[in-house]
Amino acid sequence: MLTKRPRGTNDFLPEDTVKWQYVENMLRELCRQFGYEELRTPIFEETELFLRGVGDTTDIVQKEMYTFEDAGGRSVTLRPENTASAVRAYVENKMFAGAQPTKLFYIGPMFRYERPQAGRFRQFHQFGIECFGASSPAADAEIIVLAWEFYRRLGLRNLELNVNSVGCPECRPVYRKALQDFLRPNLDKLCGTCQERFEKNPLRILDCKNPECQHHLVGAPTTIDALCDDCREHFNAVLRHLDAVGIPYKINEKLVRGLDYYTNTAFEILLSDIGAQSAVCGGGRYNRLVEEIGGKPTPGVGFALGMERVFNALQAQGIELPIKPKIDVFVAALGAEASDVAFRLVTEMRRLGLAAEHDMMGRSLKAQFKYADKFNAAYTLVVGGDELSRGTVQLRDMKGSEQQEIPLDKAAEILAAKFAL
RNA sequence: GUGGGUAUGGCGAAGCGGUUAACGCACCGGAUUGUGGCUCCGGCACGCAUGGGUUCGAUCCCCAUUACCCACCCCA
Repeated sequence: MLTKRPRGTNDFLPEDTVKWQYVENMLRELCRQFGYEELRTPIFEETELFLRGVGDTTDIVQKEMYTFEDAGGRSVTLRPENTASAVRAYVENKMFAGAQPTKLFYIGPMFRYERPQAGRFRQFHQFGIECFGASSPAADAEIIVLAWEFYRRLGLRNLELNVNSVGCPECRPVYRKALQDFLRPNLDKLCGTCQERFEKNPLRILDCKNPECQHHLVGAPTTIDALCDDCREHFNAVLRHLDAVGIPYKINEKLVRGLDYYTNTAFEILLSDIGAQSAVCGGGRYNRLVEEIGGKPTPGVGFALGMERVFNALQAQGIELPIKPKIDVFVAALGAEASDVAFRLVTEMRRLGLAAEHDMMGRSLKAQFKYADKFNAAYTLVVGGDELSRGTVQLRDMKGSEQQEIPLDKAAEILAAKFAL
């Protein structure tokens, strides 16, 4: 099928891309205000980067990666997320040598081989930020504030922020063992995947959706109870910062992120009214990742949010984005000579910054007006034989229907003035 | 990887065994000579995802295939 796009991918048409551009511009301005600068990494990386960075026990690595061998025999993989690449770029480009922290954002396509459904695609788009070098809880809080502020500016409602702490290399092994000890007597009653997780990644059992597994978790020790003093203080400080700026949260001690690199803070922002894929944003702290990938021990925090899910949510909540009209001024022409004038006029107005359009389909004057009206042109100029002989054009205000005759050679600047250009 | 649902013009959607496949939207054109939004008129599927089968006859029944959607798993 030549005329069929690959499964799980989307064509974004002009009616969509105007919205994407609006949201992207909002994100860029938000990042400027928060001090995050754009990083662009390759769409594909050496496969090994994701094996190490994302974690080889994760579903992403085990079954969702687009991996192939290139003509040089290297195994490369389409990026399933951007954090591993950001860390790689941070180390490779020695960004640690500058003033810290290094605050970066990215936006672009990611690839995961999954069965598509509402809010989930094989090529999807993420916006995310990473902050390297700062171990302060203020960094954890800052990224959460940025995410929250983004959704607030869009006007989205019913957002729920869940936070948790999964501890550090000191206290996590202790907790891990405590959880295993708690579950061991009922190990054979857990679901198959949880039995596998028991040794490799027991924390993942906490957020298993299986009711039977959840039943056997009742009374289980929580990650928060097991935190060491430093981690507890860090977690409390993050919460204090959130309190200080009025961001509501829910402590969810079963929140464990699906990527292996997280330490301490983990958080998720959920939005219930967009179907089953309700996580619109997820992130946390990853103090061991830079080291894992071969850099010097460097703390980091970050999050990613799904762009498609943002638009899902906007639609579900009936939020209209303020998109500029497609046409400011339409120039209607009668006859060949007038068409030539219209072309010059349109060009002149475009050079002054207006969105100007004229007919290239040989439409009747009436049809030209219909066209201008359809795209909400604020004004229409009419160029006809009579006007040409007088060196004028008709200026029609499409809202009030008032019309006046103005000099042709002043038309462009008169229109530009109306738009305060 | 597993389960469920749906496939009719650019979009939405009737028809559910029988002469010319409703209707709405969109698009294009027109309603006296050069002017939009409202109204009216006209145009726009030789075909009902594809391939088989049942039948005198199928868009309507059966089977298969494919695609899309939704859900599980997991995640953004």
